[in-house]
Amino acid sequence: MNYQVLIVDDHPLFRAALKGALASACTDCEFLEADSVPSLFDALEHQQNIDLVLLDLNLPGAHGFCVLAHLRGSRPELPVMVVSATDDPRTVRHALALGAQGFLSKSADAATIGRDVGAVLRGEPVSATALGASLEPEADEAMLDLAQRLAQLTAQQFRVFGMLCLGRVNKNIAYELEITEATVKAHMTSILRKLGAANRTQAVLLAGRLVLDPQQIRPPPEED
Amino acid sequence: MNYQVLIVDDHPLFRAALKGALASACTDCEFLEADSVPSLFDALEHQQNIDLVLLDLNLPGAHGFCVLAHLRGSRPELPVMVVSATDDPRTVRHALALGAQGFLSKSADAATIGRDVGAVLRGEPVSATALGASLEPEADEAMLDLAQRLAQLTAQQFRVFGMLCLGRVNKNIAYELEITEATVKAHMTSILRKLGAANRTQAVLLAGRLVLDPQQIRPPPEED
DNA sequence: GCGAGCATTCGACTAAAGTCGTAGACGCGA
DNA sequence: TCGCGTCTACGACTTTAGTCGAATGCTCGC
Repeated sequence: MNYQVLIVDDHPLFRAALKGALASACTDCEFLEADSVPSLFDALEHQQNIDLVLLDLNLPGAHGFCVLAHLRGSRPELPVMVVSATDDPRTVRHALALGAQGFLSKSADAATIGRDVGAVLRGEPVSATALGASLEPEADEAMLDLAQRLAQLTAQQFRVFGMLCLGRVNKNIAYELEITEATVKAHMTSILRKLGAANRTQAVLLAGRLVLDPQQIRPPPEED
Repeated sequence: MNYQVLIVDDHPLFRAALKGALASACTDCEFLEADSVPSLFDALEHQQNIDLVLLDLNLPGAHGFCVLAHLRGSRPELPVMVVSATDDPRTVRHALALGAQGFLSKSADAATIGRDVGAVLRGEPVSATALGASLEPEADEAMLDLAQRLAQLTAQQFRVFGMLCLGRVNKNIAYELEITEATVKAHMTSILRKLGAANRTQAVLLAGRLVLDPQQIRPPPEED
């Protein structure tokens, strides 16, 4: 068997380190790389046989959970393992609540990383408690609801959404995606509908909940 | 001596409970109440002799830290104690980093609350470590910078900002504040300048940092 | 093949956001 | 009392955002 593993991280050095850590444990793996959310989606579109995504939560754009939520929702058959420098129980729990197949701490040693990735590739289920995550489902309900909405976005819409979460204006987004501003606006209308937001500001506020301290999540804003 | 203490919390029952807890410890205190950010500012404008503000972090609008940052920056001589249901070290540390004079856990007993409030009223300094907060200044630098920007806002501008962080549109804000939409826009222009944001979406993203998990705070977004 | 449904794209139009200049009210120091 | 600065407020104008309808292409099932 031959696995294709997509490594998503903005630091070239870390991508190399991750490949090195996995080289011994996954001799039958082929590694692809992506350094941003757009390149992640490009890879997923052009490469059909990807078996596992290793996703850095701290990608530029700072909405790593949004990316995870969208990936898991739009392509449930594609396993995603979260890689993060911060490995406190809350972060781990959120990642698993959003459907991540595993959690790799950047401070872990190569043997641990290789073992965990190998387990996921073989289809072995992850143990949440083994990762130090005490599940508190009620606190994650709002997140899951939001994740389901995010999953409704198409790939192109999610690219637009990502740049929206960076505070870009439509003209800028259009330039980056090499489409017309009119097209961006059309996507934006659809995004707002799917997320249940009245305007882009509310959409950003909704996205902010996915990176919030869960204990600070408030009931949904009254729409008027 | 006679102290005036302003209790800011949206739950009438809790305000009453807080008054009850303080009644024995602060027999010479007069209590004022506010149930929202606007009423907080109204009280501060019309009452000149307030000696202490007890501020609930979870006020409607969910940007309790923004309120604290603005209060401490715009009126440094006015002591503020933070009241919060969540009392994890990170929350405590943020509150103290933003200049709070103390931290009251909602799960604390009346004797403790009375003792701590009395100490602050007598001008005794708070001990950060006693509150279980290990100070990590480097992680709070971004917050302090943001707090300084927030403090530049005038009272009316901060009211507008608060409603902006709720996702309201200018027309709605104008109606709530009983001013013209043109005036709201003028305030908005000034707010964006002071916060260093290009539009309201970026302003909301900046505000979001004050409620973020500090470990997820990223370098400032590249302005283009 | 062929129509249904969806993603993507865009132009035209309306609504909202943001800028600029201006004016009155207020406090504060010369 | 007279500036001087600041907060607040507003109208006119430009820019940006968002909606609607429509065209293209693509996949999937019949």
